[in-house]
Amino acid sequence: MTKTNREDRGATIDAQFKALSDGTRRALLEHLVREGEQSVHALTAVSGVSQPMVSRHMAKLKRAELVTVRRAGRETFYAARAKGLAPVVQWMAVYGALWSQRFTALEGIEA
Amino acid sequence: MTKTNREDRGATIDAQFKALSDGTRRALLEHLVREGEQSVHALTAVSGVSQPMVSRHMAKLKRAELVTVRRAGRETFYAARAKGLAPVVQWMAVYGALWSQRFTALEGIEA
DNA sequence: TTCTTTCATAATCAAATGGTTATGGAATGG
DNA sequence: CCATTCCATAACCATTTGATTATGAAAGAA
Repeated sequence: MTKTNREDRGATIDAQFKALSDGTRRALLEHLVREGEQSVHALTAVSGVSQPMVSRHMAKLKRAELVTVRRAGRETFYAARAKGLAPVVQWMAVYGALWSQRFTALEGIEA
Repeated sequence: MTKTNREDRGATIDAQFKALSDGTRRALLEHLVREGEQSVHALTAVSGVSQPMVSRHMAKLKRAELVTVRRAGRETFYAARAKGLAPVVQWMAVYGALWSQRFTALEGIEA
């Protein structure tokens, strides 16, 4: 009864880990999680890198389905995507459970 | 008293995400988790890549503190390291929690 | 309309990365 | 002693990647 199909999950797991493997991208994502939806302009001000780089980082996060996009006029707002971490959490649940129990309490596993 | 200072953790989290961002490395790690301690020779037979590549992948996993090494004669045995995933789990716990917290009220909105 | 703001894309570059083959050092076995 | 097995490192190559500046489209302001 879950909405996410297997192929989708398998395909995105690599993209997600790759997306999360860069510090700048994680910082951007963390900012979105903490502060909520943000424009590229706002993200640029915070990120310490150029605006084009922010655009490219966000594009990668979007491909990894970790953020959603909302365009309003000339602005583009990005937000952390609900359940975006599910594939990674899933992987952790399967392969990480042997190493650490703590995170099994995390929600979003839905399997 | 120096269990895990913040810099250490910050450095490790990046190394860990990077280590996990490669499919071959994840496969090797998954194999260790499922089958237990394995020699480089055995890992090479399973990995589909050359022996030197396995050595390099394992070195990276070791730097990320995701595996431990045990040398016995001319063989080198690697094993998934207990609590190795802790930093990543920590990150997931912190941001995953904020994540779901932020979105619990918005279920069903995403397209 | 004209100027300005916001953003994405293209061109470019240096560095990192994943892969290979070649090599050499230690153990093990004849 | 000599050959073999196991592993790590070096040398090398192609691709990816993080970053920059330059450019242009589109929306808003004047």
